[in-house]
Amino acid sequence: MPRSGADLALLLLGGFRVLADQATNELSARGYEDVRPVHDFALRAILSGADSASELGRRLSVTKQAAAKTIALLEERSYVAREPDATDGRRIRLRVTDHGLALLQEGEAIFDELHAQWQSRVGATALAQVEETLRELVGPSAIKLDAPGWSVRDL
Amino acid sequence: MPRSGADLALLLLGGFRVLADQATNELSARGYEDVRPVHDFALRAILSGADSASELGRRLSVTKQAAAKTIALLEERSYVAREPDATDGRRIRLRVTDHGLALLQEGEAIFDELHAQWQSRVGATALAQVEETLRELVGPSAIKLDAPGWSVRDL
DNA sequence: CTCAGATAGACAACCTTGTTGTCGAACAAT
DNA sequence: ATTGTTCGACAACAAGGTTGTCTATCTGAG
Repeated sequence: MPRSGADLALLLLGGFRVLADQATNELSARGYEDVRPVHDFALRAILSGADSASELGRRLSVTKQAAAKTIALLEERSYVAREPDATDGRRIRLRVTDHGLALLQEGEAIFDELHAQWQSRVGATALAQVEETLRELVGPSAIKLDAPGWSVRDL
Repeated sequence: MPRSGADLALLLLGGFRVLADQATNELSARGYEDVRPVHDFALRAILSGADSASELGRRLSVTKQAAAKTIALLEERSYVAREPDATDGRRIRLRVTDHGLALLQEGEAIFDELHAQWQSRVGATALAQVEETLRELVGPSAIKLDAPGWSVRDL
């Protein structure tokens, strides 16, 4: 088996996909059939203050148009509501509905369960080391990933 | 910051994206402006025996149509050549060109450099533990590289 | 040898998640 | 009041995936 540097990238992607796929399946099994982790993350961003399309776009490092599409989908499925802003005629404020809050709770529970499963497979210590190392490696960079045309040589 | 189970998924995705983005930038800087890691991985699969569209699709866990699109792109950029099979009139065999081989070499070198950078940041031992743990968790069934279209820069 | 079934690849239509570019309406500030 | 910025909307498009359908070709059972 080739131990090339690319293996690490594949392992990271594979790990994410395993978690995301299982979470999606679990959400589907619990009645949230047309939702994926990306929607969960968008809801969390809205809940934590990104209550307009433009702001959500900035928060997720995508264009406001892309954010608006996600919002349209979330609204169509009743996870968020859009209400005109009384003090700013341009803005349409976003509010996470009860349905959306329930989804967030469910998603968090599922990720916690998956986390616990992984702990039981490789041990809490090993998994904590993985998290700690990754946090050190990607934590600072992930925050800096704000620009869409991101070009950095992070040495 | 909540240490929820979802953090692990974000760390894995973030790690992949950091590596993939840097690799893409480096490839671009070295003259391969029109490729991304997914093309590198596809080339590698072709080189290791997936020398037809259908087989490549199976190898990458995507439909043969999706594989054909990737192949069309790789052919357009002269990384692979398509040649009719003498013994099977249906098949069109894939061959990685010299240009493709050069890209593969460059890609491998870049990933190795990134790997070395990470080693120097957190230590070879810690990074090896990350790889070992992930390999155990993700297993051999991990070579599915579809669209990393997830934009999940949460906080 | 023949013919039913499997396989390879092509084509078309569509989905998803992004991107630019443009626009009118509403705000802000000089 | 005019100029500039921001918000949200609309349109066009790209990349990468999906189904579904089609022809040509191979293969194996009778």
